[in-house]
Amino acid sequence: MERELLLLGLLRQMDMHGYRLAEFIERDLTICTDLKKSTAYFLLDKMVKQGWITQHQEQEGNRPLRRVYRITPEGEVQFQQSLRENLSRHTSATFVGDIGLSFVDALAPDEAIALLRQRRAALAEDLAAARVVPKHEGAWQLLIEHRVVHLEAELHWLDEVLARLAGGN
Amino acid sequence: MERELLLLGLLRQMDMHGYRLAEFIERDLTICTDLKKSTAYFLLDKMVKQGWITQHQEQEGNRPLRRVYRITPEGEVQFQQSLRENLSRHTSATFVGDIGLSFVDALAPDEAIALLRQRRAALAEDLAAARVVPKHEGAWQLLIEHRVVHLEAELHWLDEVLARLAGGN
DNA sequence: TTATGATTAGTCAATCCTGACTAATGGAGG
DNA sequence: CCTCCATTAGTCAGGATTGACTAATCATAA
Repeated sequence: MERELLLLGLLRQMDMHGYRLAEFIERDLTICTDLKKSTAYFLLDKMVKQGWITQHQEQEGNRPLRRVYRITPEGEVQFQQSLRENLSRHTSATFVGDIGLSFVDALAPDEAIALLRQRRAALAEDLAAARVVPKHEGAWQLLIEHRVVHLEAELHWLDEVLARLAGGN
Repeated sequence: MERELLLLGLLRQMDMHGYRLAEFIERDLTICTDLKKSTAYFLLDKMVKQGWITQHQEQEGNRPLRRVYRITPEGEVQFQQSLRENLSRHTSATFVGDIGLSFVDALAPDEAIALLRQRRAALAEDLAAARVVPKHEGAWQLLIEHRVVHLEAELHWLDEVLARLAGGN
């Protein structure tokens, strides 16, 4: 339900057409989801069928037709429910990078260290980028700080891993 | 490719039948993946078709037939490649819990705090469980420590969020 | 002996997700 | 004024994922 919660929450703030919605999610909401454009359209269609949102055509100048979505009262009920559910539960993140790490013994220590140093560089770059994001208003600021906190913890941990590999297991 | 890497890496350590593989992943590898049993079978079939693994029937006593999988030389090549790829790249985790948090303003502060305290309790419980896991040999120990480090960071951050909400934004 | 329930092993239809595509417009440069 | 290319908006076939199911065996306990 999380993806639907996200779409409902955004539509709750203002009516939006699919493309704008998807673009915003893909560009600015990578912290909490990896929803793609075509998935967004799929979910929006589904929510129309469920009566959580309505859809109407709109045209601006000669630009292509847009499908603009608006949340319904039933959608608002669903939003309230999903929001409470989401806030009260803890869902632990999964770390795909740990899959490789769990087989690190398959490689010579030197090569493993070299590869993990590349990972470290990429991580450090992400962290630098996250630190530079300008202050936002309200709850969005929390997400930005969350990202920084998380990336810092990752960096420290990865350094610890590297130190341990360098020191022979 | 990460799910395939995981399956190849496990089969590389020993031949295994689908059920055992899936059970192990679902019980012990929640840190790095959320692969389900039926998905495991799907991927194993696909890898058989690709020639990365072979499959043969086996029967123990009167127990139902098992499909036992074994990695091939081509599978080993694929494993080596995916492993290097995985170790060298950084893939940031996504936090579904942040979706709700981004709409926390939709609720009265008191209710938001109450809900997030439930989340905190669940998180603290997960952390306590992670701390209690006995020491493992080799790289698996790294994953356990990663989980603890991550959950600790989450707990601190959530306390900070709660403090800020309690103090009026 | 014979319910009862837990464990083992795998299947499948329904749903979800996405990469690659179409197709139109606006603007910059020649 | 014409070509080229980035941007906007959305579509779709095909692959990925899973919840709910079957069906056999084993344990155990009445």
